[in-house]
Amino acid sequence: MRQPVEDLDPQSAANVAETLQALATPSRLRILAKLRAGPLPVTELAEAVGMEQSAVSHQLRLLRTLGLVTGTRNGRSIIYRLYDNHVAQLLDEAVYHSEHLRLGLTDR
Amino acid sequence: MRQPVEDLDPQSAANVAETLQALATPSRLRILAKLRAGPLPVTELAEAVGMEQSAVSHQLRLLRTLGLVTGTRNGRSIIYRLYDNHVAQLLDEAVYHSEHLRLGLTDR
DNA sequence: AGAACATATGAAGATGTCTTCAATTATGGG
DNA sequence: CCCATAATTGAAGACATCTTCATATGTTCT
Repeated sequence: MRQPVEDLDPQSAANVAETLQALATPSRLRILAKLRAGPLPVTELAEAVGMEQSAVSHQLRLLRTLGLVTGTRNGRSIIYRLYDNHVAQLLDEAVYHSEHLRLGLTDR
Repeated sequence: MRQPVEDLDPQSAANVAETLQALATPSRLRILAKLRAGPLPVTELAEAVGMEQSAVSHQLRLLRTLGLVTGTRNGRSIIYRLYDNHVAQLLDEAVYHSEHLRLGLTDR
């Protein structure tokens, strides 16, 4: 069990919000989900999620800046992967709870 | 331990993104954090987080629509509370992982 | 019913976000 | 060295989001 959030000062709230923002678009969620399954170079990622390569690259920059993913060059390509297990867990938990909340929405 | 996210079709991604969007602004995070500590009427909430009543009300509508909070009228006021424990957990976990990710960011 | 309090709502403006297009940088092979 | 491939970058447009201000709705009390 996690420590309950007692309060959230404006600064912390801003930090958390910034990180969560990274998980708050379909495109980035799909990118992260793919990376959750294993490292991928940008081109393959783009193909896998059905986005333009440039769009993926822009989103990867955001995710990199926020520390959610890392890219390491390998020859011509750059292999992206989730930064660490916290990202994977956060993703799993977000999906899990979202699904449950959505269930609650339908039967009301 | 949670079920790993294997893949995320566009529709599911959109659903999850919509829910996470609700946690992706400082103002809503602070509102939710306050409610995590206990139910509150709008005015007190507004005061507690230092926002205008109208702004809080607008955000509460969003949170209500997404099923994260519920409001029950009690006399003149309407008491808001988190919808269920999934919301509380999601909030806790989001804060927890965000903090850890931010730590990883600084020492690089 | 009228006054006062609590909340919701709508419209509008400022700001932010996402994608696309075009151009640029980086790497490896012939 | 030049070409093809891989990825990044910047600018711009379309669109969404958040707050504010003004107004409306609902509730209680006298």
